[in-house]
Amino acid sequence: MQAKRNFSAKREAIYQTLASTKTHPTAEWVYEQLKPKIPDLSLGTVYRNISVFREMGLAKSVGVVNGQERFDTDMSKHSHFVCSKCFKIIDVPKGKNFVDSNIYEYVERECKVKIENHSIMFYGVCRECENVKD
Amino acid sequence: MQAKRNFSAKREAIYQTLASTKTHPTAEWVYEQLKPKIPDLSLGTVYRNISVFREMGLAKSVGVVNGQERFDTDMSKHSHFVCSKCFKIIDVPKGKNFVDSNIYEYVERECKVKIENHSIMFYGVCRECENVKD
DNA sequence: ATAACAATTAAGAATAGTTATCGTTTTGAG
DNA sequence: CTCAAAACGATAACTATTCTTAATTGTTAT
Repeated sequence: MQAKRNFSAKREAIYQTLASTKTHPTAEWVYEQLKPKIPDLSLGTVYRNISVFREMGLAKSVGVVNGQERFDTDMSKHSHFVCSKCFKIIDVPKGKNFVDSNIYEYVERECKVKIENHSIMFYGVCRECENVKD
Repeated sequence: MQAKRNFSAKREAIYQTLASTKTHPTAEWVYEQLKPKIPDLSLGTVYRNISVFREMGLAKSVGVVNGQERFDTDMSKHSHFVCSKCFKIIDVPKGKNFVDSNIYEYVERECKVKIENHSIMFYGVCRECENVKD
């Protein structure tokens, strides 16, 4: 009778690594972090387990940036900023209503659709990249 | 000294095809549309020219949906709805302010970044898919 | 313990989308 | 028309991701 999950060692390690950062990493980054500690880990296992986490509602995709999918274990509704130069993704703190409450209604009526959720992405340049000459 | 653009026949055809639809097509879709009319067209040419259009500011990427990049020649600021079942992308009519005017300021301060633009994506199910049993 | 069965895994092959290369052809300015 | 630059087709290369298979590990019942 355990309400808690009981992951295999590797699955647990993959989840912990994914959850340990706010950088919204790629599958490959997770793989590279763990490979030294778990030499017999394969990239396919990382991909497969991230899919498992997604199905379980423990992780989600933040989108494809520069050709690679980025993941997040923070399942709360929040927006992201993407730096166009270094492709860093930064969480936008909650605490402000970004879209008016009647927007869903408006879009559903105009587009004749049923909206389940939405995402806002801000694009620009982060502070570090701003201070770098090209 | 010509202010007007003077595309090659193929480039023009690719642009026209891309611009002829509001479905936000993939490169492959454009290729399939033109292939019967232009049998010696290659998919690489479509990709190459879409890149050219992007550099010229004549087209942009709407994002990667179901693993394929989707393009749009409507360069005006507008949002999109993506159907999670059929991956149709629908333009959201402008005419409503989706984000409060002071949002940029807030995000720039909180995230310490410089925002250049943003995009809002709505996800859900379109009317056609809603009426289909799984 | 052990047998039976299920879940997880590694490895790498396979796939799919996209980009790069490289001779060849087309284009258009002079 | 001439000729260099631009664009092209074909295909190889590349990258991210998924799939397959067989082996390993974990679990449960006996």
